Amino acid sequence: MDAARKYHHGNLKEAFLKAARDLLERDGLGGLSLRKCAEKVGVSHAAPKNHFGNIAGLLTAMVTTGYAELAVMMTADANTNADRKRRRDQALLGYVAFAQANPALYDLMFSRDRLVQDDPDLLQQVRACFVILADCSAELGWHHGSLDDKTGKGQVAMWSLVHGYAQLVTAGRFKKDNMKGLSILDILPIIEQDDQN
Amino acid sequence: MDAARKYHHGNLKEAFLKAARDLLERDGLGGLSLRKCAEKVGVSHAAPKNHFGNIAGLLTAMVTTGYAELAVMMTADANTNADRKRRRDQALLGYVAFAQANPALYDLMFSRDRLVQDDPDLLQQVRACFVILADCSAELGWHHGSLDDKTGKGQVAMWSLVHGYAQLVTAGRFKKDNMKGLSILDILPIIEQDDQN
DNA sequence: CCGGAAATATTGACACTGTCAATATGGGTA
DNA sequence: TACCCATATTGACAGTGTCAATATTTCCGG
Repeated sequence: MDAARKYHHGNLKEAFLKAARDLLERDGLGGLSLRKCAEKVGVSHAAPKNHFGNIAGLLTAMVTTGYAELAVMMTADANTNADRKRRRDQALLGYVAFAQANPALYDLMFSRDRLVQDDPDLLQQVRACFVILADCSAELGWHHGSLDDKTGKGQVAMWSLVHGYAQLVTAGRFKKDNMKGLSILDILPIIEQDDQN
Repeated sequence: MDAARKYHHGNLKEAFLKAARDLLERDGLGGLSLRKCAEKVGVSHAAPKNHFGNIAGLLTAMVTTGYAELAVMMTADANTNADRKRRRDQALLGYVAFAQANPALYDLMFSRDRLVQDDPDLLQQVRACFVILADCSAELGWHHGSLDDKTGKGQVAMWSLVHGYAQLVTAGRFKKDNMKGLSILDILPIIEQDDQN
């Protein structure tokens, strides 16, 4: 069966995802409900059940598309044969840009309660994003010679830094004057090796 | 009026906070409701209104106590005249330990939807925690001589790193074998200056 | 072409939620 | 004692997710 072909309404699944996305960014997670989505799309209140099962299924599907878009944002300018440093910077800037453009969705993407955590599609998209980040951190060295990237420290540090920065920025936690002008690239040099690049 | 003195029930406010805290960590944010709290405490379903106004008020009050506990966890072993490096390590370990001991509450503490963001008590406790973290990051230098801590880079980097690490750890995002054994102190050296300590 | 089967959507119902107005109850105090 | 006000209860309402039963449309084999 072709998912893009029309049954009664058309591809209601994508229509629901779009409506949910709009409601999420407009009214926040509290303003998002299955019934509002159904009304927005123009179908009955129980229509989502066939496509998503329950609201966790809808949120999970929406978050999955979010990770896909995040991966695109991180690799948008990577088609050119730019040097590795530029590609890494672009990935981090893209990561933060995505979070700032979709703050409510980004929050939901790291929620523990509302999602189906073991959804295969979700796990696949999450892994794809983390592979991109892992490649970035693999290019980084350590100024302490005793540290070895094979331990995973580089990946853990990179994910922690960029995720924490994105979450705190979108939450408005950096409001002091000396912090407002900073970007992820300003604090990135602290995990660069002295003699690299 | 003494808040600790009994009116009809006793200090119902603290009883509600305790009940809400229990429900939150037991059943997650989705399993927490005003009516369940009221039933758990043994009062009517509308009793919380007098003390918290609405559910956002209850969650905000609970989160505020969370930040107070976080500050305690970060400074628990600081009464001794330990050296600065040890106090800093203890603060970071305490921070992560708090997040791991109260994962659902920690998530809620960084939620944008459900809280009264401009609550004075909340802001005060948040600032107290961030002051402690700022002191930690102020002790850190930069291996790039051109960087200056007065820019706020150190504070931004420290908060981003420890918050991102805490959130990702409690979310179970570090599952690969080479990552499971790492702690915040393992990845901390990357923001230490070469010639420090 | 057509008739059953399966996918898709609707209707109605239910328990649960937060919130509010109206009312009741009790303690502090003059 | 008598009043006032903080505190708590009751009852109601709109909104929510979810489910069973039913209806409608599409698909596919004969």
